[in-house]
Amino acid sequence: MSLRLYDTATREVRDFEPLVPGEVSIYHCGLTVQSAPHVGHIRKEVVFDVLRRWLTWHGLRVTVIANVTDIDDKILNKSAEAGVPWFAHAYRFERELHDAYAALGCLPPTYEPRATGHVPEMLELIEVLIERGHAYAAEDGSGDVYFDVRSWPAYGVLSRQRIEDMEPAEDADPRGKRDPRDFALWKGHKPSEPITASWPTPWGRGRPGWHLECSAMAGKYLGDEFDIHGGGLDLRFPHHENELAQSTAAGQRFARFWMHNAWVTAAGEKMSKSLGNGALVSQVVERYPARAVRFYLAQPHYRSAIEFSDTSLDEATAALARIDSFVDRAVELVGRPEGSVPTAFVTAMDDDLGTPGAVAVLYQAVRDGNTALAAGDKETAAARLAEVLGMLAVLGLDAADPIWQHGGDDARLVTVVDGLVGALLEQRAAARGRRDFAAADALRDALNDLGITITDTPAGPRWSLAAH
RNA sequence: GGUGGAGUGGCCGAGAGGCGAGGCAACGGACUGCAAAUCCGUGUACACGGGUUCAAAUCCCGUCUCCACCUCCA
Repeated sequence: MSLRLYDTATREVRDFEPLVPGEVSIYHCGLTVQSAPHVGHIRKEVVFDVLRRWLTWHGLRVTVIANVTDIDDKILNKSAEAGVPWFAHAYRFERELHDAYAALGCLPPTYEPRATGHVPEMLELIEVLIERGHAYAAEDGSGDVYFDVRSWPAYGVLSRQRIEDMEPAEDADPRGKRDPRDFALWKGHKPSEPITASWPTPWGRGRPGWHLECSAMAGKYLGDEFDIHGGGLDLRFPHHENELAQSTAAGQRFARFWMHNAWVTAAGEKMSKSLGNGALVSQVVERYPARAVRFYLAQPHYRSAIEFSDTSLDEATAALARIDSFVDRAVELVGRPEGSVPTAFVTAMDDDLGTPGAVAVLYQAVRDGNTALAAGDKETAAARLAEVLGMLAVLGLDAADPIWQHGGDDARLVTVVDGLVGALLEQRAAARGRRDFAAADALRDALNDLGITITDTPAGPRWSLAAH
């Protein structure tokens, strides 16, 4: 296989060969469903969706597991503030997350396990870690269970930090810990928390620790070893370091590649819930076409930070509109061919998902296709169209894909508007026929003011909606 | 303090020793009644100071600035 991927663990781009020939297993950390997803969150979904589509293009059977963390401190706090049960709060934002996936054309994961549904698996893992001497129940009776960092010399390999250099958590309660850097596998129930947010264990009632749940779910659905573990770069430490420690200390091999996407910035700073600078997906999609938002997220390299701004979205919208315009005109002329993918695109994508280079190939095909259309060269136009459609499909941007068809009203509206605009265009044609250009231009201007762009072609006038 | 990343033309954004990725914008041209769309053309870009080399945005040394992780974070 020609694909090469960057592995955060080894810090190099290396050949990717799946563990099981013909199949790929991917785990990526989903969201803690504590609030509505913003553009930064959804970038991860788009990045791994493109990866998945590319692997599928390679003929591999892809299994994607993405967890939902539906219990944690913030969910408990926020739901208490809002006066709703914690599980209702979590479920509400889980649905919002799914809406955001769908809005941006991300295929649903193969399976999306919830933390609360995997308590037995977590307890099993804890038992193994205790048996092996890598975990211990807090001696202060809190019900917490900690991972013993000092017992695992490999701790720190993923983020290349030495334990001595790590800052211990300042506000962490050190009472029950042997070392301040030890992290919670399981959190004992506190009287202030709802009893529904706790499960019985040999160490008393409690709830899952964030790090442990991913180890337990990855192990359950993908086995002791799997191909790719993904997530945002900010999860590298401590979350992924801890996952790696837990699973390997329990005797598993765990992930073969670690892939981390960079963040989305706003005014140069990382978009994050805590900074409050996150642009909600639901709001962005109201201001820009959803496909343009996806295009904006998919075009830059996944390991580069990208700036979120109206300018960026405007550009993506304009660029995609040009691509769409070619597709529309070409399809009208030659029909819809089967998609194909040029070798230059394959080369770019195989090099650690080089989407910027791949998109450059896409633009080239559009330009060549436009030239062919202008020259009336149907054969070349059809060939370039096939390539453009093939590349758009890989990027999840094919406008004809059912993922972009939301509801049935739009199609009927288009028919109605097409009829109305068509009637006006007939009047304009009549005016032009008698060389009454003032009247003709007045009609065109009126349509322009409504956001309808008129384009005269050899086959007659066409109309399209301005991007926004 | 520790560990990483980044500074590229008006803007966005690739590349990582030698032929100026690509997009958006702008300007000129072709086409058009005029436009729009499309195509063609137009830019002495690589934070700063040294160094290595026939050749440096790319390698080395130093400096400055910004960002991130080490606490919940995609």
